[in-house]
Amino acid sequence: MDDAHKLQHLFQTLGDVNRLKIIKFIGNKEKSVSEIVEALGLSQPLVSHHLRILREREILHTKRNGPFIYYKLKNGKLLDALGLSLEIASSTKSKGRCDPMFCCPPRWRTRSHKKKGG
Amino acid sequence: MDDAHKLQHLFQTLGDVNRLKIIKFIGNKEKSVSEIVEALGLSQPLVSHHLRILREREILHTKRNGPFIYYKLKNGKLLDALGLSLEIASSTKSKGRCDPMFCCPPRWRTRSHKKKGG
DNA sequence: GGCTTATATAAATGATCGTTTATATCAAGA
DNA sequence: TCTTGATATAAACGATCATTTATATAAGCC
Repeated sequence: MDDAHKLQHLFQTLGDVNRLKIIKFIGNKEKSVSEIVEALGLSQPLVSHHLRILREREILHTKRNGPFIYYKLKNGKLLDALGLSLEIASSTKSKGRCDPMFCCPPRWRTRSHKKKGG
Repeated sequence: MDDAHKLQHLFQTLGDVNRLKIIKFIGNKEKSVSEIVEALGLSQPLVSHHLRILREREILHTKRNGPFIYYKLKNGKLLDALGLSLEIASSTKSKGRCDPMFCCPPRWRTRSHKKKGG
């Protein structure tokens, strides 16, 4: 697996709000599933689903304690990476779908580019 | 837009091999569309499609020079973030879809958990 | 104005992914 | 072994997305 594919895999994993919220909530601590469910206001199966993805992709690892399962970040550097990425994400002004520069009314409408009847 | 959504947007943008290859190829330089097409071996419409996304999401910006359009990174920090992210992505051993710990033959098959006829 | 090269857009398609609903496993206690 | 609380899995659905194919715009040259 080359670098680009490794990065793709990581970024696809991180490209979901709920997974990001989970990671942020866990931080450098350990959190049980029910804590996450309550804190984030998501359904328990949904949280379990995302935790499974984060676990399979080795972002988190687990520790069982009685009936509870505690999730923890596997690599503390991830929080640094998120911080740096947030700087970049915040440096963009328009969060919309289209840069104004490319959403202008088409100039060619004012010229004779019509196929027929022009 | 909160931080988590900003990050989601950025990571979704970066969560594609071809876009990552484009970014890596551009690096700190300026590259025209045809240069990218040739270097990456992708179709021209595909490259244009990804460039549009990277442009609309303010990862790249453009400069026209005659018939050529040159693309350039908008924020140099992005390369640093990619470097740090690659460290994290490379620190995971198995790049497969499933952690062995959770792919084991189910224990409950050896016990009497069957609904009927057990 | 036509012709050529460079780049962008649109429609169509197949695949992937997040969420919900329903159900199953797991540990603990009586 | 039954019950209860905690967590995991599965099926189904809708939505999003990457890619291809086909076509349109833009600039430069004659």
